[in-house]
Amino acid sequence: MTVRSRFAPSPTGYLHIGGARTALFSWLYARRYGGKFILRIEDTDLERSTPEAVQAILEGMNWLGLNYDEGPFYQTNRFARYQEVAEELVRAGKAYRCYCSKERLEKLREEQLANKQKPKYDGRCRELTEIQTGPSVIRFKNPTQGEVAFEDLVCGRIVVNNAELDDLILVRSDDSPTYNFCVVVDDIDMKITHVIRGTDHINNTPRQINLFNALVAKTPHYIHVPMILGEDGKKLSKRHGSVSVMQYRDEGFLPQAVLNYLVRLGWSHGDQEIFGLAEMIELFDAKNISKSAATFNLSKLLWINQHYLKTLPIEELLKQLSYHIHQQKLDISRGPDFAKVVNVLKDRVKTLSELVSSSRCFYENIVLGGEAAQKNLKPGAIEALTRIKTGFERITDWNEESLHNVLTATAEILDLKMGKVAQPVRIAVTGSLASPPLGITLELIGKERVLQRLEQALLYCQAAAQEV
RNA sequence: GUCCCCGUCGUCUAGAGGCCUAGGACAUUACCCUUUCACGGUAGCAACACGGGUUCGAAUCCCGUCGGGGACGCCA
Repeated sequence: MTVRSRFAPSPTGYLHIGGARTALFSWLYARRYGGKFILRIEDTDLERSTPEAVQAILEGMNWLGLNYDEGPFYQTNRFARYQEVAEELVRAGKAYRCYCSKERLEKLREEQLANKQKPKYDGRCRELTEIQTGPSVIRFKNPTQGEVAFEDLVCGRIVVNNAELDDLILVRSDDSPTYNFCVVVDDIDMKITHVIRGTDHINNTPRQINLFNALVAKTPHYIHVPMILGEDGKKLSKRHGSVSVMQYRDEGFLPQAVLNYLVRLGWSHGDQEIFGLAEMIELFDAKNISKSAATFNLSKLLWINQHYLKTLPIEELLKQLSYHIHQQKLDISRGPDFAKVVNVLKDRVKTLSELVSSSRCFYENIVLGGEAAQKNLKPGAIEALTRIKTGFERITDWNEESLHNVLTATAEILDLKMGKVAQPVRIAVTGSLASPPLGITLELIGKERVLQRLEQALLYCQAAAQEV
């Protein structure tokens, strides 16, 4: 049997982190067993589905690299099929028309809640024989006796009493089909073998199984993956702290890092933390999916992102970086080779966007100011800076080593600690307290710019002297 | 309220009756490295929700309590 798994989001918003994780697990499962991964857009909610959301989901999947073998299928294109199946069920006496008004249903619900009961449809139209007029829905005739049981590959055996279930609506009064119905029809038609979805769907599974039975179809295997909770411990949703995966791109995360973080949320392979895509596919096993919900933790994501920043080949980083260069409107055409800048910066940042903003001083003029300049570019620094500037002017072979030599020689002559000499220079040329080692920084910034900035710093020191 | 599920360091997790004075990772603390910031290295802090069983022996099995989450829509 070839595995056929699917990801079935509803396009009512962007692809968020929980959805992405479900998609990843489903994708991994198909890839692991050489099966097919199918994308299905569950857009039966005409009110809330939007084409923008569809695009956002597609974009998210694409960014993460979760490619699909079939689809995207749109449920709105299959309405005729659902209608046909619904009518078939009515004819077979497995479903029926219900004429109850929304008002009556609402009242019923309130009463049941007031009586501390589980709200359920009372089955008033279930045995209706005569055809009535007026708006109606089609309801499934759920078995009233016995129980439904299934073996979840993560949660184990789950048994629910049919008495807990009610007659769910298959087709609305406007003739549009509902979720629980479409999933089953589609999963049958698309020959889905493994349903991988969030645990929030576990309660729907028994009623869906009853539908499979009514349609005389074999049920798929179920893998319900635990929820991802927000930092507040509540279900992560669009309205609850969860952000679009695309926002992680914008904030400078690598897709590799997001995938790696996500795969470890609810799944493990011993103590291993780092998984490349190929490795995930090779090692993924439903047996190692955990049962309990996980809390999203940004600092670990940052750590993983940093890991990939440090270890990914420079070409790959450059590819990912181009988006941020564009976003931050950085012009790297005049200045050092960007790859060299990335090399010295990548060990000291956590995100791509941070890397780009840190590289600014290699390409653009800097403005001295703030506490860093005030504390370090004082009259006392004038002598060192002047000597260094003179020293730099004389350098014919502008490189890390010769620059470093000037720095150490100056510190020695003035009998100062290296830090005393280096910090003013650092601030003078980068405008910042933190930078890569000075030698390489100076080399990359280039002679012309360095001398110009030292001059600027000297002026700043002198201005400070005036004030005193 | 009813039903379903879950419960190991702050967080993600390892753990399938003795290997556990509970391991790893992130975060955090201290130190080392160091011209800054990082990186790296070393060490530290820190958990089996609670109570009963079962067993020679329980984080692991059973029951209860408590806690958390999810579901209960003409949403998906």
